Amino acid sequence: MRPGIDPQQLAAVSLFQGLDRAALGNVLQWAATRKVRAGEAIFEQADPAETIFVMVSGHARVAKVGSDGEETVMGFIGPWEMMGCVAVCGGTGYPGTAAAIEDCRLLAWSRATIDRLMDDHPRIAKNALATIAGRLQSLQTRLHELSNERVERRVAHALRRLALSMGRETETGREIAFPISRQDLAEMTGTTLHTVSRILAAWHQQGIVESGRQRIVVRDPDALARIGGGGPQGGSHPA
Amino acid sequence: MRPGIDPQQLAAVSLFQGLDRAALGNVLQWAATRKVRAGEAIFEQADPAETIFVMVSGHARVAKVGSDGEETVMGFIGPWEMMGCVAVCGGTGYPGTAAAIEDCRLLAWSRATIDRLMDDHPRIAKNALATIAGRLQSLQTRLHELSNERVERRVAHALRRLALSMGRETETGREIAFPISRQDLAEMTGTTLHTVSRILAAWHQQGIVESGRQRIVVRDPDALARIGGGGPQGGSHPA
DNA sequence: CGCGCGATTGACGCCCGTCAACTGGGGTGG
DNA sequence: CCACCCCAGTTGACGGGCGTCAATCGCGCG
Repeated sequence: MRPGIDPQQLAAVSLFQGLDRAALGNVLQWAATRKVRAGEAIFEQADPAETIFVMVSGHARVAKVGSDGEETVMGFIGPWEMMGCVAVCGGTGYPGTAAAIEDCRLLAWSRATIDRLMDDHPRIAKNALATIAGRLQSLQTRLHELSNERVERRVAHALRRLALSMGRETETGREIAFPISRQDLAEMTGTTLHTVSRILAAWHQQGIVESGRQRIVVRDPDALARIGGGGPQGGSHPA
Repeated sequence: MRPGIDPQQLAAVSLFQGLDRAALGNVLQWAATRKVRAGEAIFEQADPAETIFVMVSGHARVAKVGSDGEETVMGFIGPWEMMGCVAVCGGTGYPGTAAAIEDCRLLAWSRATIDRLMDDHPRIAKNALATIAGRLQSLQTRLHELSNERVERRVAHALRRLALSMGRETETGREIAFPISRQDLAEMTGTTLHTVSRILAAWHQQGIVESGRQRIVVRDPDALARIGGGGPQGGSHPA
């Protein structure tokens, strides 16, 4: 058994949902552990995908870089979330680069090990299918938003989802549980850090958010849900 | 056996790749056939996903509609391509509405049947995983493009991919093999039909495309690949 | 031949990307 | 312990890309 990790904790990982204690113990036995310091890469875009990771503690940022160096943030990974599963299952390279935001502890399984675990525990294969399907649907939603909504609304939705899924409750509101910059938020929503900065400043005046260096606290998530939905998008002509 | 369909043809479907003749026959025996007239819906967004479809002949358009009625085209489906696989595997509702562009013939399997077929032929489950993973990666690419590229380049890429994957060779170039409007192209790329129309007009002058009512012929796919990559995106200040 | 839907084209101006300059706070080295 | 520095953030000015409105055209079908 791995030091400091209880097999039961693995039940929180979507890939291992519904497995019994013995199976979880088996899964954990085949895991390697890995530590990564803040700022270092966990895997690089286009590397052949040989390893699936589960975050134990810390947070990572997964981003795709284009030919010009522009980055698109595909998502953030928190404790008991998975990385690399799509690439390993699909037999391709990693779709982006994962970098540790804070010091991270990870569990890692090789592709061969995962294949064997899937054979021994068919439930894992079904979980993989459901997990990937869910991720695909949320990507479709993101695509739709990016196509049809204004910047402010996109940022509002992205921030709200972050606060709900990766927020920690504080006395003033839900705080994003890891250091996140304006640039990160911009790369999630297809805009620039300048625009994000202006938007956050406006929200601050309205008392919706509190924010500082790499820190955002959402005071009123419901207000975020309503933003940008007020009027029709077009307001060009006077009469 | 279904009239007019050879089991071997199913080998062209990604879900059934690598199955032997007997297995393909088995798969085909469990299929229902369905015909849909041009313009009719094959499934509706948010309906519980109970059926997987394979297109035999014709083309369909899968689109997600938002609360305001704006649509985003998720993709087009041609012969021997699959629809509904993600929703059925993920146990959710269909992510969009599929409508027949032309008269279509389809094969259909219920969720229960697919589950059983997956148990009998594990290869199908692996194929499903690989197919969904591939689709997810192409969605990630689309998201990246939508975030970082200008309209003209996005349209160029979308049109090029359509011409390559669903084009038919003619004497003047590759023609998109089904009726497609400016609006469709706009909803694929997050822009408006007006902008698409202007872009196609410009390309026509350069001899890159030929186009008419619901018809587009790409004369020079390579030119499309180069479009918009020329200069830096920012050209605002004089000195 | 008439009707309707898809396409075209011009005018206008807003959203937001781009450039530029400045501020401030926290970590590091002396 | 202080000073420096660098990185993240802020804010103003500017203008271009493209969304929006409006009007007209024309192919194809009934």
